[in-house]
Amino acid sequence: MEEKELLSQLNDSQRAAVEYLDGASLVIAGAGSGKTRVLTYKIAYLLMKGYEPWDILALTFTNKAAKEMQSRIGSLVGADRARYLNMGTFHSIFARILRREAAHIGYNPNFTIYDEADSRSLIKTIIKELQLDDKIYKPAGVHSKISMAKNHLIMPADYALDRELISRDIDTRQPAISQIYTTYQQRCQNANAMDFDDLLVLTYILFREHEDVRRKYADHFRFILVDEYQDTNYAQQCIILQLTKENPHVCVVGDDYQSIYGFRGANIDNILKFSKLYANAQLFKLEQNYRSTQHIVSAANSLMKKNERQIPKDVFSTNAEGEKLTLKPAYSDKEEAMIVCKDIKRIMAADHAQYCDFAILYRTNSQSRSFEEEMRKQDIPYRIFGGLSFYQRKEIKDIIAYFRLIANPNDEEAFKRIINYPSRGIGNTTLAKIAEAARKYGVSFWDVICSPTHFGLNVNKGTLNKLDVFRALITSFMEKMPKVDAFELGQEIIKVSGITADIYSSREPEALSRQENLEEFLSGMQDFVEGRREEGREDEIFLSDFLQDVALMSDLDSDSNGEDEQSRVSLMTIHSAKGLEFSTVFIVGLEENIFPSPMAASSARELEEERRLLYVAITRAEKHCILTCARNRWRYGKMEYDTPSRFLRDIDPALLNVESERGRMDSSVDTDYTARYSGHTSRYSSIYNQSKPKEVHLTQSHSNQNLRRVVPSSSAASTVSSSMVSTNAGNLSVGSIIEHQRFGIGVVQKLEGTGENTKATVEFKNAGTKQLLLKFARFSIVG
DNA sequence: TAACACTTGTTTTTT
DNA sequence: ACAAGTGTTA
Repeated sequence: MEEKELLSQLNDSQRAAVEYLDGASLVIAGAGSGKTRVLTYKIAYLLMKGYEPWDILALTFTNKAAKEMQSRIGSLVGADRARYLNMGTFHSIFARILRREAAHIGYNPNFTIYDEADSRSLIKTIIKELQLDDKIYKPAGVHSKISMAKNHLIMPADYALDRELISRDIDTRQPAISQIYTTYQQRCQNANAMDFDDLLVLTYILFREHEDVRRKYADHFRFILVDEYQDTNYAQQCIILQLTKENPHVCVVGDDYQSIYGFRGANIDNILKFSKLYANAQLFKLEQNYRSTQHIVSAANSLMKKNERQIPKDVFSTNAEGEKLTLKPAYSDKEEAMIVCKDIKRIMAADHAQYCDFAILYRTNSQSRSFEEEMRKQDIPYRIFGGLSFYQRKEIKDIIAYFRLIANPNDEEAFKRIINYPSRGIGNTTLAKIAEAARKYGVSFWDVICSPTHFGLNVNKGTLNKLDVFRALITSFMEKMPKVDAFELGQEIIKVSGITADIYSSREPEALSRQENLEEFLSGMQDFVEGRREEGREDEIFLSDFLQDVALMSDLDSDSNGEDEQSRVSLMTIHSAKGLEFSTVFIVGLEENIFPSPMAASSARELEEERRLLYVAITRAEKHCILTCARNRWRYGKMEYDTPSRFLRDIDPALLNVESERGRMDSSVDTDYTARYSGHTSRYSSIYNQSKPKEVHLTQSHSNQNLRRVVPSSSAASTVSSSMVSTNAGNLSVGSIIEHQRFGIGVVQKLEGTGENTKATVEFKNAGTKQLLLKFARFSIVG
């Protein structure tokens, strides 16, 4: 594409933002104003202006956003150029840099990335070791304090000296936080492990302590772009500044209205004060919304008038006026789901829409249940995003722990996880002794079991022997690692360690789906192996790289674009809906104590963030935006009663229809729903007091069980792959034409082995010749 | 050490 | 309601 043509596809303000390359710039992009378009076009424009793809660093909030943007740029400038862009999340890009520069900061390149669960588990152990009251010190709470400190680049030593923090900890009766933090950090380093926040903090320290390294990267990244800047934290801001201080070749894009990650340390001030940080920063505002109808945009604007802290802007739409927002109050969570399902069917018929045009957005993941249940009942296909991700399932975490220990034997959390899984008779007593010896000598658990006598491990002969068997097992895996590929090793691990035996002998109903999940995991691993082989990057830290991808991957990122994924209703939290758009959006559970969350209702600042969250939700909608609330809701095992959300009153009443519970549309003049709802004498309460809680409860739990068994939620892919295998593997012969999920069309050249272990050599049209294990390969037979 | 019953808190969002 | 954690027994 020509430069001229490229620019002609943008409106005036978009074009101005794209063309400005002289210094720092801040693009305030209202919802639906073509923010991604500006970013992608700007990168394409840079490439036309003589920048090379590897000169450009583009940081996004999710892996998915990075992937999408990369493919969009690919279609503008060609995929072969786009693939060399440095594009990814802060966390993944910096993890890569840290691996390369690990030696400078006292780590090995094969460091582990601790996830939230690992961090909490470690903190829990520390709390116990320090003999602190675990009623007062909750691992999650402690970790969030540590995390906040890290996001502000406050190191343990700084923390101990920070009077404000210390006095705050004393107020919450947790004076030992500082000590826990110090220990935690030490233990992470001893284990050669970093938590999510360390990926930022240590990058910052790396650049601060090693000017030559900083210089190298500052020169290397000739242009830096940051997406979703409103969700960056202080540490991220500082790193960007480190890379751009001599040469402010940086463009940040964001929308303060959509800053919704304050709880995670994101600082809305970053965007509000960008111009103070970069003296001559240019400000561009994108205010035309191309996504939504006028009514939706106006309603969203009216809501935001209630917030104080913001960059004033005037988002407008020239689309059709559209219909007003509609509030549909329900008696119960169950009826709320019924109302939504009914509306989906109604709008589908009226608009000739597909299921994928609909999204149901909620504040908390737990709200998905009633909808799942109702949609199953009504045969409406749906897909749930978020929640327990594939990689957080027990069986997956177990196999990953094996790999982690192989890649980094000092990884204590992995060690603890698998030392007795599958059961090998090494219990807590023994583990405690190992821990004690490890502390005493300042070595890792692994070191202790490698030379137990040397570290004075006081256990009986039998236990000693069991430990040595485990050591030998892991050692044998480590020795195999460089020789066989990771996928083969994975197969060996599950077989030799006894995981297979454990799972296959289990008679629990979930055992089958666990088997499938393991297969799915190994198959994903094979894809990764093959992908790497193509790129000729099969180096020693290969395994660490794979584990890193897995650790930084959220469920949202695993793109399931299978045919049947195409037409499903999406269910997700508002947070995960950021950046997406749907023709029809249902925002459900608009009640006090849910939305705003009771955790946030105490401070004005947090309340404003909740309001922005509703703004984000509303602006996901293109044509229809339907709000619901329920009078009664089944929560914490009992029925709860809540009034409609205060935010409903923040929306201009002229833009909000309120439907009566009877299903008749009241005129929009009726804004008295709040009062009506809080009254206890109304005719509705009598209906509700005919106590059906028990019934409700029974149906709920019953169908939930069915649901679990039939659909291993969100991993539809695993069901697909296993069914394909069983039907296809037998029919395959030399000469068959297959379509592989990853490699495309290919012809079978050779078949080796029998039954489940058949290996096929396939020559692919576009991907060359590959060997596939039929058991795991994802393909279908075409001819 | 492992299996079981009983108690407890949990529900805000996620890289 | 549920999962995770605790304590009791074999």
